[in-house]
Amino acid sequence: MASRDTVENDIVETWKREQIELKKKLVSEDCVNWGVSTEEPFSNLNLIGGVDISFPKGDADHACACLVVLNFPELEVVYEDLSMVHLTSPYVPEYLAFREVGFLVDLISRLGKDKPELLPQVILVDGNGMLHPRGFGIACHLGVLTDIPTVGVAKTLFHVDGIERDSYHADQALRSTQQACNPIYVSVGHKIGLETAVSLTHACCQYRIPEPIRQADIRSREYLRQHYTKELNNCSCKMQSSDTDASTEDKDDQRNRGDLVDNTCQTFNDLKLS
DNA sequence: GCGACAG
DNA sequence: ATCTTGTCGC
Repeated sequence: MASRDTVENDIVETWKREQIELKKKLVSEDCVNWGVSTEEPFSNLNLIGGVDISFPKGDADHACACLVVLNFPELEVVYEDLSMVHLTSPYVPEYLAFREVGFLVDLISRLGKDKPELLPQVILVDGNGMLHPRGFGIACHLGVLTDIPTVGVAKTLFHVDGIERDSYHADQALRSTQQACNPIYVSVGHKIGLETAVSLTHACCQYRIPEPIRQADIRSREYLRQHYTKELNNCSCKMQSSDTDASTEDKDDQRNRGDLVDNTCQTFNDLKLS
């Protein structure tokens, strides 16, 4: 009975060693010329990816993983792949990648096999990159495994020792849009510098959540609503107009409209002092 | 001992 | 991650 905790501790110890090992392959600076220093922000950027995983309400073992690729700077979805997956690892803070990253790698491999010409030049990941206790969050993990540049974008701050007092990590709280009061937290994933990661993320923000991640989130949720037919008792004939675009706003963008500006921006200011 | 803790 | 209600605005 008492062995379950012990087993999980052993697994986490294994995971920790693997993070430390994989981190040796991490590259935290720009490796490609994004064409920044010209008049156009990212003149060499054409394809940008986004990944996310959505869960149905009752079931923690199944989820819908989604990869989208958008063109840039139009930010239109040019590729979409959805996949129902079976989760085996639990969610343990600091070890999110061990629960989710495998499915994301699978989606990227499938894209590389089916339409390699659509492989994104950089992928925005829902979760942290180097803003992590060991500097190796899921964005780094995915980047190292796929060798594709990645950026970590978190919606809430992952508390790491030393971040509040001193942002030597040079991670930043970013205000995506003027009307979005809650910041997002951008950190380096792989093969990209922080400055580039931040401006690139900012260039993808039509709402609080950068469009690639936002689209992956919207589409994976929509997929669950349509295909994950759990025995939701009565109302089986509810039709919703599925708006794939501008009418689906970010929750926080809506809620943030008009109130709490001072308080939430306080958080932003606290953390921006890098 | 209790709380905090990306998704 | 997911749930919840109402509210505002186009």
